[in-house]
Order: sequence, then C-alpha cells, then structure tokens
Amino acid sequence: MPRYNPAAIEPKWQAYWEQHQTFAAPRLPAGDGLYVLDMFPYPSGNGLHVGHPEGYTATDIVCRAARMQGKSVLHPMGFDSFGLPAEEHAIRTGVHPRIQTEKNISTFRRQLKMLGFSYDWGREIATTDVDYFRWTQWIFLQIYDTWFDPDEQRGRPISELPIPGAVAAQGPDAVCAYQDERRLAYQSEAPVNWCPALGTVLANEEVVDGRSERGGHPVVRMPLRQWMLRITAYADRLEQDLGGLDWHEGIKALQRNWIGRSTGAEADFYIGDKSSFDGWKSARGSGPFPAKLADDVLRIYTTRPDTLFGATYMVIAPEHPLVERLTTPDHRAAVEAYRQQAAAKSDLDRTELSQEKTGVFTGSYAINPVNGEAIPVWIADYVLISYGTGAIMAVPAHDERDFAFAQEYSIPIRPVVQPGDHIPREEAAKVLAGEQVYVESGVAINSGQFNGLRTQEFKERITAWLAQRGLGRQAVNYKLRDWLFSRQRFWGEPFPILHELDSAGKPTGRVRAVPEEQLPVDLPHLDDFKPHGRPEPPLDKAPEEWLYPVVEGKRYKRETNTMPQWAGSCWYYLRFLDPKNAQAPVDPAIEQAWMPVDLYIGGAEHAVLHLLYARFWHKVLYDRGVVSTPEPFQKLVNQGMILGENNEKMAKSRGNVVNPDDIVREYGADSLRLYEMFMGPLEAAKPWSMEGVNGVCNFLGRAWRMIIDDRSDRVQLNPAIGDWPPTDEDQRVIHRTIKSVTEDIAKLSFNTAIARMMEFTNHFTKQDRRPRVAMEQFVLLLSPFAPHIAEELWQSLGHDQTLAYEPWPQHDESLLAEATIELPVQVNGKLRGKIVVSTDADQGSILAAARAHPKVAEYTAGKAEVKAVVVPGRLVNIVVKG
RNA sequence: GCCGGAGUGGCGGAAUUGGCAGACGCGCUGGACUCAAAAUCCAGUUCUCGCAAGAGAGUGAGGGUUCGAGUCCCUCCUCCGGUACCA
Repeated sequence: MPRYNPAAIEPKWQAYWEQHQTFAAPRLPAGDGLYVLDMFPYPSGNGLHVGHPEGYTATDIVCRAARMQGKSVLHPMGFDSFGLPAEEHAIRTGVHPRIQTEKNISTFRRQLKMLGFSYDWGREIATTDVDYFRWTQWIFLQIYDTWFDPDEQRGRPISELPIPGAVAAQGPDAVCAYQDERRLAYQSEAPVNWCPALGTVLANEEVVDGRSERGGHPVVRMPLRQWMLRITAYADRLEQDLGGLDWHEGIKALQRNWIGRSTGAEADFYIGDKSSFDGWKSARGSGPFPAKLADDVLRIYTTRPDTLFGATYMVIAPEHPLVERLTTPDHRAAVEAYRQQAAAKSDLDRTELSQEKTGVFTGSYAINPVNGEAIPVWIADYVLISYGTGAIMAVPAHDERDFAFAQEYSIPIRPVVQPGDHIPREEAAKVLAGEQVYVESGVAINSGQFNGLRTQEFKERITAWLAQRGLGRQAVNYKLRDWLFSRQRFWGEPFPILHELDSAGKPTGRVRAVPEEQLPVDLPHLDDFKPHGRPEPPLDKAPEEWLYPVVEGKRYKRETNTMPQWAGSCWYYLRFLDPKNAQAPVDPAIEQAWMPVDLYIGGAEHAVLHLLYARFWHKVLYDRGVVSTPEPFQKLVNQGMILGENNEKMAKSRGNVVNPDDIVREYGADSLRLYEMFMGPLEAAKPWSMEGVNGVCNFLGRAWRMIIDDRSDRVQLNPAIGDWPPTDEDQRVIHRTIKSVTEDIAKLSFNTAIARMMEFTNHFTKQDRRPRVAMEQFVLLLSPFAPHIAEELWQSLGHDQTLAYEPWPQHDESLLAEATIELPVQVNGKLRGKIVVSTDADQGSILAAARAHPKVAEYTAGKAEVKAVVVPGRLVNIVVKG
C-alpha cells in the first residue's frame, strides 16, 4: 500500500478506536478535567451538512490535543431529536415520528463516526429517549415548584412562599391560586401566534415578519391557554452574569440587546374629575406609591421623565384595561372600530406599516402630575400592551414616534429640551419651534422650577420628586418577555401536569403535578397524527386511559400541550455527565467535578434563544441546588457559516450544497477535517472550494511520502528516514513547528497551525536525511487534525499502540535561536537594504552596519541624519533630511 | 434606524498587536522526470513602468498621530449577521 489511501486506513482506525474504547471518559476526571461540548444536531432527514463538521472538528482537535497534554477529557455527542419535521413526516406518511427519528439518528451517527471524532459514544443521548425526557419533565416540575423571591433575587420552593393573612383567610383554594400566580411555570390566556397552516401556536421568536419562521405561513393572534415560563424574573441575573463569561463581546451584546433592560420612571396620571385632582394628589403624598392600581389612574412608563413637562397627550394600547372606562359615549363607536381593526392586524401589518401612525381619541383627559395640566388620552397601536404599563405619556418634541403621531393628528408640540451645542443653530431653532424632533440630551426649558437642569440630573431629580409625593417611582423594564413554553404538537415532551375535573367532567381550574415517582409521562399511542386544524393539541385524541387518570379517587385530564423543542436542549450538557443515572438527572458529585462546560462551540444562530433558555434553566437548577455553578458554558465560540462555492448560503434551491459523504468518499475524512480547518478563521463565514479540498489532500499525500516509501509494494519507511541527529536548521524547524502548532491550537487558530505543519513538510521533503525523531514529533502534532493518517504513520514508525495518549511534543526555546539575524534597514521609512548581524549585537554595531550598507549609504549621502531608530531584532530606520 | 462583525494579490487567507505587507494553500507560468500522459519534484508569481539592474505605487475612501500605520484616532462608503413602534 504505497500510496496514501484514506479509504483503507480510515475505517481501520475507526474500528480500532471503537474496539479499544479509546475515547471513553472516566466517571470523574482524573486530574485536570476538560469538558468540551458541541451543540448537538437536530437529526434532519437530509443527513449531515458540511457546516456540522466545522465546529465538531474544532472541538475534536482541542480534545485530542488536550488528552495528549494529560487532561481528562469529556467529549460527548447526542441528538436534539424532537421537532416539527419528524411530525410533519408522520402526518404525511402515517409512520410514527419515532421511527423516522431513529432512522435519521442512525444516519447522523454513521456520518459522525465516519469523520473520526473522538466522542465517548457510550454517553450518547437523544432528547426523544424516554429515559432522557423523564428528566426534562422532572426539571419542568422543579421550575413549576419554584417562585422567584425578588428580595433575595433567587428562585425558592413554592412551599416557602409567604402567604398573606388575607389570602390564607380565604381558604386553601385562594392559597393555591396565590401560589399558582407566582410559580416560574404558570398558565396564561395571553394572545398567542396561531398558525393555521402548521396547526400550532408559535413563540414570538418563531414568527418572522408576521409569518412562521418555518415555512413562511401566515400567523394570526388569538387568545389561548398556554404554559409560560417566568424567564423575566431572571432577566437581571441573565444580563449581569454575562460579565464573567468568556464569550465573544458580540454575542454578549446580542443577549443584552434581547434582554433589553432599560431604566426610567413610572408615573401616575389622574383620570378622575379635574376638580378632585388636588385632593387625589395630596392623598397620594401621604402614602407610598401604590403597587396595585386604582382605576382612577393611568400609569405610564418612560425613560425620559425629564420630558414630563412636554407631554401634550397620552397613548394607551388598544388592549389596555382602561379603554372602556376612558371612552366617552360620543367616541365609543370610533374606539370600538379602531380596537377591532387593531385586533385583526397581524404582526406583519403592525411592523410593515410602521411609519403610518394611527389612533383615536377616547374623549377623556388625564392630568399631568407635574403641572396639573389635563391632556387628551388617545388609543394607538404604536403602544404595545405587552411592554411597560401599556400606556405612555407622549412627548412629541422629543420622541420620533410621538412626533409623527402629533403631526398626523395636529396635536401641540412643546419643546422642553434645549439641544446641545453640537446641533447646528438653525436645527436647534426648528426644535424650539416644534418643527423638528430632538431625542438627545440637553438642558431643560419650559419645565417650571426644573428649568436649566441637564437631562441626566433632571431625570434623577424629577424621579425623586415624584417618589416623594407618591406620584411615581424609579422603574426598570425589559424587552424580554416570558417564555411561551407550550406547543400544540404530538412530537414533544408531554407536560407532567394534571387538570382536576369535577363530577361533570369539566375542569375545576385546579392543577397538580404528576408525582415525581410516576415519571416519565410517555407519549400515548395515536392512530394518526393529522392535526384537526383547531388549536387544541393532537394529544386530545389520545386514548381515554392515558388522557383521564385517576389519582387518589379524583379524576383528572392530562395536560395535552407538549414542550417546545428548546426544552431538551436546555440541559443536555448535564445529562452527558451521567447519562444512565436512574435516580437523578445528574449525580451531584459528577456535576461538581466536570461543570461548567469549558468550551462550547456551535452556530451563531443559537446565540440568543438556545443560550438564553439554557442559562435560565441552569439558574433555576442552581437556585434549587441541583447544579453547583451559576452559569453552564464558561467559554463559547460560534463557528462561521460555510457558504457555497458561489459565496451564497448553501441551499438545495441554489444547487450549491456540498455533501460530506461525497467528500469523504473522494478525499477521505482527514482531508475534509483538515480542509474545513484550513479554510480560514473558525468564526468567519467562508466559501467552500473543491480545489481547496484537493490542496489539503495533496498536503496529506506529501506528509505521507515524507515518511512512507511510496515506491515500495509494502508499507515501509521512506529510506530518507533514519536515526540521524537533526541539524541546527532541522531543530529550528521542529521546535518552531511544535511551538506554533501548540499555541495556535490554544487560540483555536487552526488555519495557521496547519500552515506551520505545511512548512515543516516543505522543509523535510527537501532533506534526504530525515531524523526519525522529527518525523515522530510531526505525526503527533498532526494527529489532532488528521487522526487516521497520523495513527497509520505512527504505526509505521514502529509503535503498536494508539498515539491518542502519547505525550504532546514540547518545544525547546534554546533550539529556536539563530546565531545571526537579518535586519531590514529603512531610510525615511522606506526599505533600502538588509544587513546580517549577530543575534546579540548591540545597538551601536547594528547602526554602524546599517550605515555601512551601500544602498543605505547611497540614500543618506549628502544628507543630515536627523534620527536613527534601532528596534532590536526587528529593524533599523534612519531618518535623514535635505 | 439601532447593535454587532468585516473590507488585504486572480481566489481562500497570514501578519509577535505600531516594525520587512502578502506566511500557507489554491490557481497560473516555466522547468525536470516520461516515448507520451497522469502522478511527483523544482523554480517563479501584488500591481505599474522596464530587456534588465532598478524605480514607483499599494491593505474600501479621505484626513490625522508617529521615525514608522493593514494595525491607533476622526469622517465617510460598501458588504454580512442580528434587531426593529420596547416609550
């Protein structure tokens, strides 16, 4: 076998690793542990995409190098196997989604093994395994059993929730209701995104421009009972704890942006009769700012309390509870029509028509707490019920949207901020004339006793002023919404929740958790998977004995919603630690030993949702003592997208999809791995190139021929290899390569590491005396990148065991040094010549040699030397004048 | 609009963080080997002018700091990703 033949050597070594359990990780790390995790794939019917092996190869290199460096490495793989496509396939074919899912997993597993990744396959899990989702359900029950204590800023067992005496006095049902309102998992009737085409409700995040992210079907809003997870309670911690993570700043910014924390003030506008305003105001001054609102008050949220004096109208969302009360009889018809129109609007309409502001006047007025002025209350859909208080004070002079609205409806515009000096005079004049909007900071005008204050100080002063009088308070808001956690699908985790029924078979509204020891709640048998086109979930068609269990003599109906696909991926990194544990999701001793994940690599498409959801669950588990670290993923890296050869996103429709199977068949797995790492920086988007694959394949062939005699009929070493002592030049090449490759792997700079190894082969293929020791070191350096060929070469070099645990080569700094060094000499910054000096030459002799250089002398002749810069080891620059 | 990231040869990309721009690979050109081809090996390859020696220009554009800028600062342009009435 003289030629490099990946088709022969790759299956051989894959079988060897499997047979010898080479990459099985210990239960607990022996010495330094390293947990390296890939984002596990959704096993789609299309099989592996070339994007998958990019991140997987990167982590594999890190793991293989770390093992050789003596680390105890945990490197698992599994499958995120719940999801819509399998269910849609089942609807079309009538085949149970589990069958298709398992088929897809088999394909993925085969493809992953074909690429020679050093996973501990003994830990493989799939989120659809009943033994896995048993614990997903268990974690849901933990969340259900938790309330968030705002004082301690942490989740606590619901049994520790203090029950106010007034509630307790109303009996156990009231207590239950009080608790249920505060659980981290709660039910809500909120309007949801119902997609008739998919037959399901979607999360806000799954709706793009009013259409389903998957399939692009229209989505309408309708109210439906849903399970929600109170992720907003953790918003502050989710934002704060980003600080300690070793993540790219861009990804952190994405998450911060998504959480969208803003600080400002809430303020109450009196909507009772104007004559009673003074009485209301002084009554307010005697107590604290009320948490619960009376219905004579409109509460608003603003980030610009300094513009309170500029409020010329109010806006409430069409869904605001005070619409009824505020609408006067002569405006009722118009308001009703507007509300209906707004309700019918899809999100698409609301966003696409974003420039057009619409609204109606209610006929009522609210009184500005700072100046007692009565201003009209409008209804407009540019104010969202789901953010802040669902009501705003409108300051058209200093808010783009309010300005547009005021212009549309001829509402007065009153400037209260004098623009700063960076604004041109004529623009500032326009602002002061109410002809232009100005949203930045400045100095207060038209604001009574606050005139002359700068924006920042004014904000603080007015907030305090409001708080003192019981009229307002400082407030924080988030763009982040609670997580809509239920789906009307079959192929998802069932909720371990039972709804109590009365004797007539109607739900009483009381809910109980399935007892822990009765988990898992498996999916029932269904005769068919077709949706019925109504929002009720397919599980409503489950057999009676599944659907209506009896517990302690009471009849219940099971929850028929299922969990979203995100659920399984929220904690899989924990199960990998202890995948077969039947008593707990993970053994605490094991969890403490391995967590947190040291390196997590995956696509940037999960930068917000998956990572935020997983962090949220982790924090609840942390609060409940299940895990020991506040964050799950210490270091995160997002691999860049691999584009087609035409520089476009790979897509079937574009005909530019590259199939890993084809590449492996033609070039081998080592070439695929090496190419994907050589394309460019891991995090950058890069176009595929078949010629590039061919290039790295040639390199492997060169490396092969450097060591193997390719003219022989049997595998034997190239006759140039022998136990010769390395020359000084050889030593420099060897140690420079060891140093660079080692450092580059640590920096995840795989493309440059490969370039250094190419330089190594370029040097040694020119030598007809190749020291065996040099070849061995090289093979070890190459092995994390191209493990199959490396194992084969290692064996040819006379070793009879895997190199997976051979000590990693160490470089010797003293062997890198050269006796002389070539220094560039510049005159006035332009390169004019090069001198060769001894490495330890002093500045004076370097300068003398530089001046003596004929070319340099030519350019300095007859000119006055102004300055000479000597940077030892780098260059000389002589500055002349004249 | 806002928030991120990026613009370097024919192409993918390097460049100790302020010090020889273009490592390494692809492609291309020439050569060796061969009856010939494939494979392999060797040499060259930023652009412009020049037979050459050489000279000049050059990291999206323009300005600045510096002995010296792909790298730092200011202004702007283009592309990619995210987000979008969040008060």
